[in-house]
Amino acid sequence: MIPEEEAPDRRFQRLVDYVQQGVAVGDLTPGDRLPSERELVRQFGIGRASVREALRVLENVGLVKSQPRDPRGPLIQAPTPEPIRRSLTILTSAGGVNLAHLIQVRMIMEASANLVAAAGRSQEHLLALEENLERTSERVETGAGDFSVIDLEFDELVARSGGNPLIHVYGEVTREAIVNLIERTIQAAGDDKEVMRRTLDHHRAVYAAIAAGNGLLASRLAREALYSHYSHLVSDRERAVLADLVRECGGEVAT
Amino acid sequence: MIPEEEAPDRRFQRLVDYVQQGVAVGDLTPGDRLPSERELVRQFGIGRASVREALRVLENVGLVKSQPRDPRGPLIQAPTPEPIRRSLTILTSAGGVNLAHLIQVRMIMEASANLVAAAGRSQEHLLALEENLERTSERVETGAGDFSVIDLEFDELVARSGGNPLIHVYGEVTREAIVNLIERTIQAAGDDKEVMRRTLDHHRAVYAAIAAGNGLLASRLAREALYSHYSHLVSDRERAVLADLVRECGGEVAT
DNA sequence: TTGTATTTGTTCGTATGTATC
DNA sequence: GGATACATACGAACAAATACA
Repeated sequence: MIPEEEAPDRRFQRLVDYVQQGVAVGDLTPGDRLPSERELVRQFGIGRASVREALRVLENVGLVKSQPRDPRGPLIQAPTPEPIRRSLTILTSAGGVNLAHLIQVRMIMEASANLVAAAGRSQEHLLALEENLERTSERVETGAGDFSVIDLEFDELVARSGGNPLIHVYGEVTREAIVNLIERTIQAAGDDKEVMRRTLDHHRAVYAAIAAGNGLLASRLAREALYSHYSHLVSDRERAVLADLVRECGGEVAT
Repeated sequence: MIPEEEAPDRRFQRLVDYVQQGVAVGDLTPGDRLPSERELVRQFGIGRASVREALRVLENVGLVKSQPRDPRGPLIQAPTPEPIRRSLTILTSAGGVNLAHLIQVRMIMEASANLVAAAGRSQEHLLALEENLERTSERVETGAGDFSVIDLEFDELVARSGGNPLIHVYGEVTREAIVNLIERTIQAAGDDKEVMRRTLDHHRAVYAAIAAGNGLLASRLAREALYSHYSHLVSDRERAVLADLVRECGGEVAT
């Protein structure tokens, strides 16, 4: 009768919980190894099949990695953004998230990344950005193929400079989801020379703002650029929200 | 010798890929059912253990749900942000994220949530917010215990109003992580009557801004409030970044 | 409503290929 | 080269619980 819920506590769940808890508390740290499968069978009093199901789940979440035939047992892994990326891809490809949502989030995250980068910039990070600009400008001249890779790399370097891993991950995942989505609908947005030149100019302006410690400017630049890049791809109603995001930081909305 | 990599293509992967692909293409839609385990054994030419491992993985990413003993087979589920939430939680709890990082992100996400909520508000959402304000004000009077629950609920309702599931999820995870972290260090920040009253005032102001469609104001309010709430918990250097976030949207930094 | 058949959850025995000593 | 230990994988079997006639 009751629209019933909940998992009827399956055996393998105990092992999953044990490992998750252990990692969260710090009892298990990356590099540690779990006992072998047979040993786990003994310790947890469950069958091999259950142990294996638990290991598959843990592997899927990215917490452990069991090498094919390693007598030393499954390896505890350092957490990576990888599972998030996967889930987000599924979510976008199956309808829960559309392009407008992604652009919204990207404008938000990119702007914030620029802002904190300007606040936390170091000589080392600035050099990496300069080096990227160098390569970008080369590609614009020579017109080589993989421009978008360097393009995205710039954003990632900026996000890394801020030192906030969450901003980094959110931004990275969102960027990736967008290019996945766009490249599927609009085939290759980008070998246009004019577009490349504009992108380079934008990157240079952002770099200057960050180097000068002007986070507010860097943040505004990001939103303006993303707006003029993507706003034509969404509906009027959605575009209005994006415009608000630009104005939120005092930016001008190009018509 | 070689530090070898890669998965040696395990059997169950084929089934996992099949379902993922099917859902992505639209071949399988939520509400559909997969064949029974034994049927899958036949169709894919793999053992039942392998089929079950595949089902556990698919269950883990939220694509299917196999009810305990349902002869009709595993159910294809509508994608939810739940797996992202899980992964994010793991990442924040074990991945070098500190309080300052979390506060940064929360200021960013909360402000954005307010902004898009103001843009996409509906009568229904406004009513839910009003109802929450009602309850909040009751609690302030009577001084009942679980004030923080209703407090957080307000933020969540706002995030939901915007209609962007990503902002919703990111915000929720961040909020959750913060209260976990704070309640562990500072025991219960909140039965202070004065704090509760200020919170209520803040919520009312945000509600008014959203109802009026003034997203820029709502966003600024969020950052200012979070700054005055949390800034004393972080170092001077980190506080400077938070202050920049407030100024980014034209806010005043309370000294 | 009761019964029956089917399916899942689980374990066990066994075979195979591959590292390491 | 051989022995050992391990992970991968299959098939058979049981109990419990559900769906459906």
